[in-house]
Amino acid sequence: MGQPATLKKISEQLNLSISTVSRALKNHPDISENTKRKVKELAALMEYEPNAYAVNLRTNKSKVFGLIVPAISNMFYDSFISAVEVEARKFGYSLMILQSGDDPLLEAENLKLCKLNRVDGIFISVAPDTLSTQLLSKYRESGIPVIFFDKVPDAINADTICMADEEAASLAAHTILKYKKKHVLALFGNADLSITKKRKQAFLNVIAQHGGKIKTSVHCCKNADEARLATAEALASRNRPDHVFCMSDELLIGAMKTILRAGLQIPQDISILAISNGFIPGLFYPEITYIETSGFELGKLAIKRMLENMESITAPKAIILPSRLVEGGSI
Amino acid sequence: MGQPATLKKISEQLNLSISTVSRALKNHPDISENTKRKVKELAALMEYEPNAYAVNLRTNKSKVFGLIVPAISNMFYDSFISAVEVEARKFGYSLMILQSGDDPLLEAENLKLCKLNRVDGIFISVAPDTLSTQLLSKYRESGIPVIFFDKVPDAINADTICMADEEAASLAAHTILKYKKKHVLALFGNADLSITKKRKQAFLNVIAQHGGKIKTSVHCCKNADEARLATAEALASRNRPDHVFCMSDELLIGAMKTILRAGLQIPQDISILAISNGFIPGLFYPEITYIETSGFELGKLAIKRMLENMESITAPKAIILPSRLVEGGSI
DNA sequence: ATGAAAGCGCTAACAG
DNA sequence: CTGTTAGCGCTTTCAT
Repeated sequence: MGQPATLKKISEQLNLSISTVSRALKNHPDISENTKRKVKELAALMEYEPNAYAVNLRTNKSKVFGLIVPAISNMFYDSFISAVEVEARKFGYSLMILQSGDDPLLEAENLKLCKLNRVDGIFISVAPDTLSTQLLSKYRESGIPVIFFDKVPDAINADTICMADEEAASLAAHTILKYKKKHVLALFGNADLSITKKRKQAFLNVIAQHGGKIKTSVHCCKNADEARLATAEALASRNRPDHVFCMSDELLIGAMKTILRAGLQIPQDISILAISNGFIPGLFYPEITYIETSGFELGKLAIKRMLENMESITAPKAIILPSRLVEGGSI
Repeated sequence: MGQPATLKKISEQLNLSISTVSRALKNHPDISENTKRKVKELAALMEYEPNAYAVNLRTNKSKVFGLIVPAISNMFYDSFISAVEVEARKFGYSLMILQSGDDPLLEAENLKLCKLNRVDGIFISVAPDTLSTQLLSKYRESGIPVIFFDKVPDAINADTICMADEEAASLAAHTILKYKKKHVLALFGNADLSITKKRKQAFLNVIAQHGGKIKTSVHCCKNADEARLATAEALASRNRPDHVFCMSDELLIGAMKTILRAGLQIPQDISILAISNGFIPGLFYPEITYIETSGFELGKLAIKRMLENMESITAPKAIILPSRLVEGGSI
């Protein structure tokens, strides 16, 4: 391969100036068709590729987006990332992906990395105790669009893209009521997260409005194992629930462990409803009925909004992705 | 934030030359402690960050690795990526992640992107009909280390990091023999991939050596759905298998769909063994017994090897991650 | 239609 | 200990 081709080398070979070569390669109207052809041929032959760093240094555009998530290996984020990557590519952008591990310090460090690499925009799902909201508004002010997704700081005036948390949870509650369940075991996630609060409140509101005909046992579980135990406890009690609701895949996994172990028939012995992107629900038989929250769709919306911002920064917008019921056979 | 600080601005404020400022910031021994202090203070105040593009243009080092996988949202790759990201960060490297979607053309395009962005090294799991092996050896020759992982082109003299494919498959076969199964439905992946060839051959070798007491039906399935159908067909035949072996999670998912639908008891009616990282097997009850292949561990090995290459390029090495049997209750 | 020249921000000889 | 200079590869204004 020798040394990579540069404009200079091409220009020397052709006895042209660097600028002419540059223009020819860009189809500048000033350049004659003849020279364009010659230049392009030689460029192809020499496998010329513009040096992104020189371009960026000159233009102050990197054609790279930063994307910060708590963790890549997570059923939700990986589909989000996947979607963003595919769409970004169509417009010539690449992705620099960083993990914060839910650590505010790491998150701040990631943000610095983004700045260092002069990313053209940032997608971020913030850590629980984020320190970075100030930093992020600075970026925004200095012309780097920031799109918050999924986990969004409270009360922020910025572009945000979220699932319809309340809507999903009330849809879940309504669905459960429709099927005339008597006793629901409702499993929610980490009680400190705003997503948990929102979903729980919306869910319980609907149940409460319906009057007292349905009994509800609520648990907040930090992980799959706690969900497994909570379910086991509920099944062992004299007043066994006839339905389990799980606000996330993780909880569903835990609950299913117990239910399968107990040898219960779904939905005859116990029915199930989850909020999920559909992957885990599809693994079981019958497939679990779920309220869809698609990282993929969210990703598409996020990149769309980002590209709008690339054109011109407009007033911040809070976008909410509606959710829908996907019927499996678990209820 | 105004305009970002530069060496020039700092030097003007302090009436020093740009180079002195540059050196001071780097703790160059030539510079007096006094100036160092002054420079550093002002730099901090002005929130100076070196412009990565200028640095890269100068030094021809980007501190970025390219990572190309068929798909990010894949149980195996996401844990691999996660591991690489965490380790790379410790050494000041970031990751540019690209998806090939198993499309050789996209893969080649991704490689170009890597080149364009002057990545310092490339991790790649190649697409089935990769066109890129030549391109990749060129990169290697021109000083960009390439680490192949998981899916590796046949007969290549390069750094490769793989699961112990043969070992895992023969371990699987031995396990199945140990349990005295009579008729095995063996599901393998895309027949064009070397990983499939290796696993299939090793598996069948062990079976063959054992003599003819066990019947084996072999299928190559391109995806979960084909595995589902192949399993359904096998279950419907007069000569129903008493065991299913799946060389990957995807096939396991397909096979399990059919088995659960048929209402078969595991392991009484039919037993199961898979090669997996353990996530999917853990979702079922009884948990599926599997031969472990950890993306996380593989990732750690890959980045370790890459960093060795950053020091100095040495002779290519084929690294193999040993596998082990994890007992569930499915056999 | 083409060229010359300046400069993006930084590093690294070389020269004092 | 500090400054001067050249140049990485490219874009872009201003000439011609």
